[in-house]
Amino acid sequence: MYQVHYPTIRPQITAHLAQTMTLLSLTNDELRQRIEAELASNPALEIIKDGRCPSCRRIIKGSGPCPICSCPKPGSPTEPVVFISSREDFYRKGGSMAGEDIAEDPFPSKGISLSAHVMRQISLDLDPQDRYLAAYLLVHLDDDGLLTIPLIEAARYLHKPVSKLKSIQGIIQYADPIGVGSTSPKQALLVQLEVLSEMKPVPNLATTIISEGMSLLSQGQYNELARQFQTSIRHIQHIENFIHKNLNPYPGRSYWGDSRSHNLAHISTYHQPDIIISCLNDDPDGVLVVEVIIPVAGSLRVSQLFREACKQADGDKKIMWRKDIERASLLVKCIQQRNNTMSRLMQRVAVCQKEFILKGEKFLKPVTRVQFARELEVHESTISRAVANKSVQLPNRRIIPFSMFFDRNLNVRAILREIIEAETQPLSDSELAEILAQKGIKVARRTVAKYRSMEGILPTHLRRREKQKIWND
DNA sequence: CTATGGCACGGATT
DNA sequence: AATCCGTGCCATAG
Repeated sequence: MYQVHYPTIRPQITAHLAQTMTLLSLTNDELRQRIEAELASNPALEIIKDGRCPSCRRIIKGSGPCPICSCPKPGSPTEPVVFISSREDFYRKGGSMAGEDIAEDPFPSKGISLSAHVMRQISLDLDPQDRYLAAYLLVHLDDDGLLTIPLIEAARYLHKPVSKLKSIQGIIQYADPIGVGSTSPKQALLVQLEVLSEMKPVPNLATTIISEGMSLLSQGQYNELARQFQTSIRHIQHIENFIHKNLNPYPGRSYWGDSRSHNLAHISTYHQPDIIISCLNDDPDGVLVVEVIIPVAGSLRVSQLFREACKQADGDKKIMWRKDIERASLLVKCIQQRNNTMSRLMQRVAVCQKEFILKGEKFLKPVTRVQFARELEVHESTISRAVANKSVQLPNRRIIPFSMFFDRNLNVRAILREIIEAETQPLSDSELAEILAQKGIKVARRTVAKYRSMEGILPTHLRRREKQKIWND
C-alpha cells in the first residue's frame, strides 16, 4: 500500500518530483506568474490559444472535441464527471499576450485587486482599443467597488463622448461582483436587480422604489413610501427585506460568502478560485462538474519549431537550446501532473462531500487528508500541498478555502448555530451541550463555548438582550 | 453559585 | 517537528 513512486525514468526524475511538489503548492495566481516568467524567458515554451466550442462556448483544448458536448451521457448521478479545462473568461490576461494591452500594473499588486479581477473578465468583451478606457475607469474604483469620479469627468479627461464611457461602464457593471463600477449605490442596486430578475422572481415595484424612493427607503420611511407608490406597508417591507437579502449597494465589499454577514473572518481581497465545482446544466440534482482552472488561456507545449531549430543548430547554441527545451518540457509535464493530482483529489472529495457542496455546511463530513492520501495512493504531504492555499468555488458561487473540506467540526458548529437560532430563550452552554448530545454529538461544555465564539455568537446573558431588541423593533 | 473565558496539556493531524 | 483541537481546571464576572 505504500506508494509506488513513478516508475523509474531518467535522471530528470528528482527535478521532476521537486518541481511537481513546488507547483502543487502554488496558488493559481502564483502559477500564472511562474508560467508567464517562463514564457518570457524561455523560447522553447509556446502557448497555443484554444478555440471555443460553438455550441456551449467552452474552451476546447487544442483541436480536440469539446469535452462537454462530445461527452456522452454522464454516468450515474452519484459520480461526478471530471475533466480539466482552462477558463478563459477568468484568466484572459490583459498584459503579456497582446503587446499593446494594458500594462497590468497600474493596479495595486497585493493579491488580486478588484480592478485587475474585473479587467480580466471583461477584456475579452472589449475592443482592444477601448481597453484603456475601461482601465481608466477601473483605476478609479474605491474599496466599495464604486466609481470615485463622475463619467463626465472621465470623458473630458479621455476626450471621449460620455455615451462611449457609459457603454463601457455597462460592460463593467455586469462583471463578477455585479454592479461594480457603478456611480452610486443606487445604480449598483439597479444593475443587480436586473441581473437577478433573470434568475428568480423579483417583487413588484422593487425597481421603481430603488430608482425613485431610495432616500426614503434608507431612512426607513415605510408609510411614506407606501403612500407615494400606492401599495401596502407590508409590501414595502417585503421589498426592503428582499433588497437586504439579495442585493449589495457596495459591490466591492464582502466578496466571500453569500451576502451574509455571518463570517467576519473572511477577507475582502479578491481571489480567483483554483477549482470550480458546478452542477451540470445548473441542475442542482445533476452531476457535479469539477474544473481545475489553469491560469493561462491556452495550452502550453514545447514549440515544434524550436525543436527543429535546435536540431540544426550547433556548438554552444545547441547545448543552450537543449537546456531550454528540457526546462520547457519539464514545466509542461509538471503542470499536467499538478492538474491531474488536484483534479483526482477534488473528484474524490466532491463525491464524499456532495451533500456539503449542495446543501451547506451542516452536511460537511469530518474527513482527514490522510484518508484521501490512502485512497489516491499518494503521500499525505502531497494532499496537504494540493489543499494548501487553494480555493474552491461551489455551485452556489461561494468561494471557500479548500481546507474547509477538512474542517473537523464545521458541521457541529453549523448545527449549533441552527439550535441557537431556533431557541426560544437563550440556552446556556451546558444546555447546548446537552442538546447536542441528544443529537448524537458528544462534546464537552467547554467545547460548546469555543464553537460559539468561533461563530461569533454572544454568550447566553448577552443574547437575552438581543432577543429583547428584536421584540422592541 | 453558575456561566464563561483563559491557560495549558495530550493526542491527533499535517 | 510543528500545529491544531478538545478538554479539564481555575479564576472571574454576573
